[in-house]
This record gives sequence, C-alpha cells and structure tokens, in this order.
Amino acid sequence: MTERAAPATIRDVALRAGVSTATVSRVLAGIGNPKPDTAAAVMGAVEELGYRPSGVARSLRMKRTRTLGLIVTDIQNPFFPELVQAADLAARSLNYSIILGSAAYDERRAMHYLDLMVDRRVDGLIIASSQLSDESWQWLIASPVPVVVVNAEPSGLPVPVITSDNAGGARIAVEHLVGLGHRRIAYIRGYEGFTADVPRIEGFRAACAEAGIPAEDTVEVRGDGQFEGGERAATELLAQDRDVTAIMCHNDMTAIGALRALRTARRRVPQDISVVGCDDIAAASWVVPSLTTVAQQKAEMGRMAVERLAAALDDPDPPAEAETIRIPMILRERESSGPAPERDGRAPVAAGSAPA
Amino acid sequence: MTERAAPATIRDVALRAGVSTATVSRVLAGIGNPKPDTAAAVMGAVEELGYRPSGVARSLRMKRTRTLGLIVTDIQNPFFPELVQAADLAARSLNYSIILGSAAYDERRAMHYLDLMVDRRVDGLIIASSQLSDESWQWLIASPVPVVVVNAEPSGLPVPVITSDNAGGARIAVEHLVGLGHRRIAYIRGYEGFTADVPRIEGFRAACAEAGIPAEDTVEVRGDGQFEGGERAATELLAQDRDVTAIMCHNDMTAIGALRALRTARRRVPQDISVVGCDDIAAASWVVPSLTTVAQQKAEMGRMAVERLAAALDDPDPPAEAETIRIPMILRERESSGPAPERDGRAPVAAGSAPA
DNA sequence: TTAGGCTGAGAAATCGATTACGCGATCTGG
DNA sequence: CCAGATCGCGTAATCGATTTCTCAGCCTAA
Repeated sequence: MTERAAPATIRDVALRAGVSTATVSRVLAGIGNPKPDTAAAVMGAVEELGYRPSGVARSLRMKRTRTLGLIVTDIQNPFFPELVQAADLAARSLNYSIILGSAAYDERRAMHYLDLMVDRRVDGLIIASSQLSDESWQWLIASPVPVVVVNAEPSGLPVPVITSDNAGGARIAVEHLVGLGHRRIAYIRGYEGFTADVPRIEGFRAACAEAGIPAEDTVEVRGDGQFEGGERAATELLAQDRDVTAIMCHNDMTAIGALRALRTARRRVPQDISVVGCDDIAAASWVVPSLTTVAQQKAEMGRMAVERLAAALDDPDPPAEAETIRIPMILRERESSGPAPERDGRAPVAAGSAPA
Repeated sequence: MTERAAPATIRDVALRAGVSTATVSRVLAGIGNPKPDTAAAVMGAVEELGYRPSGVARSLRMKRTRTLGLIVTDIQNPFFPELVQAADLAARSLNYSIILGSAAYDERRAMHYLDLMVDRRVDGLIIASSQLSDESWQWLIASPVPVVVVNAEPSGLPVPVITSDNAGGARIAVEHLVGLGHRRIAYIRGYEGFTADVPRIEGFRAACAEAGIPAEDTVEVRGDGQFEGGERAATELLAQDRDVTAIMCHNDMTAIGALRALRTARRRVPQDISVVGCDDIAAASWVVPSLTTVAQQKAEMGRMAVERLAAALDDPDPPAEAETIRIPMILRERESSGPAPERDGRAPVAAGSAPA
C-alpha cells in the first residue's frame, strides 16, 4: 500500500497479451495489419494494466521530444499570458507541447531556462524575452536547437523574428492624437534596454516630424515599463512642462501609472490631457477612464511563432533564413483620449469635425 | 551546413578523453576520486565538444524526471501568474523544474494536460484548478503519481490540500465593513462550481449573522468571477435594491467590474457605496478608486505546494495523509471602502472616530 | 505437388545515460 | 619482499520504448 506502484511497461503488456513488445508498439501506433484477435489481446492488456507509454523512453528512441521551449520576459507581466496561451493552443494542434520559462526580467534566469530546455532536449525554442545579452544570443544561435524570436529584435542575428510593427504602432498613436488636435505630446519611454523601446520612440519622433510638430514641442521622459515608473514619470512631466496635452506611453502599465499621477494632480482625462498606451492588456479596459491604446496582436504572435518553428522542424530543408515578420498594431479608441483642449485650457470647439 | 549537428553523447566524450563512459559519468557527477589528469581530460573533452548530458536518457535510467506538473485554471487570470512564479522558484531551489498547463476553464483541456504530464512521467502533480469532475479526481488519485491540490477542495478526497482560508477571508471583509458602520451588504458570487465560492459565501453569511445582520438585510447575486459578470451583477443589484451600502465580491475582477457599473450608475465609491474584493491582484491597486480587498497569499501557496510535494517525493514514507492547510487571508485597505453613508444617503459624521 | 509471394509477428539492436561488479595496479605493513 | 587492502577505472547490464531484419506459415499458380 505504501509502495508506489511502478507503471506498467510495454513488456508487461506484451507478456499479458502473449505477444512481443514489437507487436504492442505496432498496434498502438496503428502500423501494419495485425490480426483482429492479436489487436484485441493487446488492447485488452493495455486496458487492464492501465498502460501508458513512457514519453521519456519514446523520446530517447525517437530523438525527438515533440516539445517546444518558450521563454518569456515575465509571466507576471499581463502582456504574456495571452501569447503563451495562444502558443500552447497552436502547439497542441500540431502535436507539440510547450514548456514555459519566465525570466522575471533577469538574464541569469533566462539562461537557466535555456540550459534546462536544451538539456531536456526540446525540439525548438521560442524566445519572447529581450533579457539576453549579446553573448547569450551568440551562444543560442550556435546551439543545435532551432530558435524563433518573438517580440524582440536581436541586432542583425540570423534568426527568424516575429514582432509587432512597433514603429508603425507609435505612428498610429501619434496620428490619432494629432487628428484630435494635439500639438504638444509627451512620451514616457520604457525600461532602457527593452527592444521595443527604440523602435517605438523612433516611430514617435518620425510621426511627429511628419505631422509638422517640432521636436521642441515634444517631451521624452524615462519610465520603467511598470505602473510605478509610469506614475513617477508622469509626475515629473507635469512638474517640468505643464503645456503638454497628450501623453503617449511605452505600454499600458506605464499608461495606467500615468493615469494615477494625473488623477493625483487633479488633471482630468481626457478633457485636460489625453493618454494613450500600448499593448492592450485586459486592465486597459478596466481602469477609469478606460485606456485608449495601440494593441499588439499577442495571440497572433504566439501562434505564428509556434507554426514557424514547427514548420522548420518538420521540414529540415534550409528555410528562408532569418526572416523578420512585423505584425501590424491596431488602435483601440477608449475613453482616455479626446480632443485637445484649447490653449487657454478649456475644451476646444471640435476643430476639424463636420458641421453638426 | 544544412545538417543539424547531432549533440555530442557521453560516448563521444569518453572517446575523446580516452576513458570509459562510466568515468565520464562519474567525473561529471562528482562521484569517486578520479586522478587529476583523468578528470582534466574529461572536462577538456566536455568543453571541446560542448557536451550536455541528455536529460531524456538520464530520466529514463533514473526513473525520475525531477519535473513537477502544475495545472492552473487559467494562466490569463491574473491570480495565477504569481502563484506559478513562486512555485517555479521553489522548485528550482529544490532542483526540480515545473511544466505548466493552463486549463482555460475547460475540463477537457485539464484532462489533456493530466494525460500529457503523466505520459511525460512527471514526478508529481500540483492541481490548482477546480475544473475537474468527480471522476477525474478519482482517476487522479488512483494514478501512480503523487498529487497536491492548491486553491481547491475536492470533496473529502485523500489528497493533501493547500488553500486559502476562504471562510475566514469573507469574515475579515464583513468585519471590516461592519466596523465602518455598514449594515446592508450585498455579495456578488463567483461562477457556480468554483470551489472557493461556497466557503466564501458561507463565511459571509456566518459573519453577518454574528454581527447581528439579519439575512433579509443582505443580498446575494451571481457573477462569473470575471469583469463582465461583476459589472452585470452590480447593475442588477442596483436595480433591485438601492439600499445596500456595501458590496463584497467573490474576487477582484468581479469587484473591478462592479466598480465600473457603479460609475455608470453615478454612485460614488466609497462615499455612497463601498466595494471589497478578494485575491489582491495587481490591477486592484491600479483602478480608481483603488480596491480594498482581502489578499490571498498566492506566492505562499505556490511555494508550499512545491515543498510539500517535494518532501513527499524525497521521503517515500507514508506521509501525513490528506492534510489540509488553510492559509490565512489578509485585509488590504484601499480607497474603495469607507464609512457607511447615513440612511438619508449623505455621508455620516464619522461615527466611531476620535474627536478632531 | 511444389516454388514463390505475402503476411503477421518475433528477436534483437538501438537511443544515451547510470551504476553494480570486478580487475589490475599501487600502496601498506610485517 | 610479499600478502592483502585500497584505489581508479573499465565492462556490461539496465531503463522502456521503436524499428529493422528475419522467419514461419499460408495462399496462389504452374
């Protein structure tokens, strides 16, 4: 009773069914034409013994684990669960399964998972973490396991990349705000080193320039990609420049922090100041006012990463090398953005709108 | 170049180092006293070949994978990532690793992961999902792999359980509200079937009774444990009974939904009505007003589950059977709860406070 | 009746590690 | 200088599956 029953092996099944292990294996795999009574005997024995083939033994023999490793920046960051779920679903439908590692913003932990997964002989790796140093990237692409990168852009490495069109997303946000009459826009950046930080800020600058907004009418402050950083940065911002009418944020958590800072400062959103986030996490529609944001297609990214990787695995021809796919971002208009107030601080008569 | 380099095996290392595979294995495991130059030769060969032992082969031979399976209700529910992270951390420090499955509220998916993990020969299973039917529970405890249940209470099964003291948590919330002068309290329940739903509602009723609140001064409505259900339930509630001065919610997402309904109805929180949640997810402190809630010690639960399971694995003595641990919940006072308004609907002169 | 083709199934090798066992070489003590 | 203890390491079995090779038995055709 206290003994842990050892699981039945294929040999046990073979013995019970009066056949060889080869036959059991064939019947279970549906290969060959077993005699009906042989097959029945095997199935019966399987049933009675509650036999489950050992994935470990099978993986050893097959030299494939049908497992994909997925490393994310931080599973506690609400951005990732949706991506993870979609990746998992896609993997399942291709008969793969996913093992997950959360780096918790720590390169050492990311490397730990990399080691772990390589030792576990995952068939492929999906890296959705920008926590890696250049040498880690080098080590990774030199390793024998195929890699797909998601939501990060390691500088010029021969690796397939799936990412959002971050520059385009920033442009969409700027155009939205400019369309609402905003001319003085602030940008709260993410943590220095986030790969998305640079393309987004560059997209912001480029779009502002195109809209005819001079650089001195924009402000850039540094956040950390989290609630706290957003709150702090927005507070600083209000202290140093009271003229901005809109704040764009590196991501939604930053924007939600900014919303709190604005409330503390008794600035009305969107009447006095508009806020736009990025990502479209669930909480973006929970906060008050709900957050206008530029959505990343998180599920799409997870799904594509898995499909790309699985395709590369199942077909070992030299695939299109180092292809980079940029998934467009999508504006979600909610309550936190509105027409720019007039210079005197009051709401403007809706400038470019059609006559009522 | 297009060939995928086969990883070096222990035999390759042995050949290169001019020793036997047994010696390589021993040197790497730090067993025995190898001669210095033997050890050096082995380490050199390992280095040169970039050898990584195959976890698959090792697991087969050792009959242990040093892997724990963790099945959660839904990784997209913000309750779980913190638990998962803590479990993972605890596992790492005990030299285990965790493979995760998210049931996405679907029993079939939960069972799928169970099968998968059993086939993968995980050493133990942590079930943090209430999605299982009774027969699934039976199957599970009959299976050869040790199980710990977290955040659920399968009815009287001989399985160790780690859960929050849900009844106690509800009591804490009631006492908080009663202390603020509330006498008419509503409760928005979770999805029917959530294991936490029953103990919480019972704790609520018991605490109300003890506080001398008659059952007819309380209202119970059904939500779904999500934002939408909370919003809908609160709307209903306002329609049917305008006298409640406080709403307790099954969890924070429900409460956040309720906050939105109250705002839509132009009821001020907490001046007109107080709201209390449960769980303490990150978004609870992001919303406006920030949410008073009864926190579950999620990280603690994850950690304990792993430690319990690992202890049972490392020491195969018959351990204390079916022990149930209830972790206390903790009140986090924020902005969404305040003194009960007076009967006429205006804010009361702070009843029990010290003279200013 | 017999040679040749099928067909169903068994024997054995294999995947890559760990480890019990035993053997030759070195060391120690009388 | 030799018996026996000690030490380092190699041989080979083993974990549980898959798969190739082979063979026995049966069917068909000449």
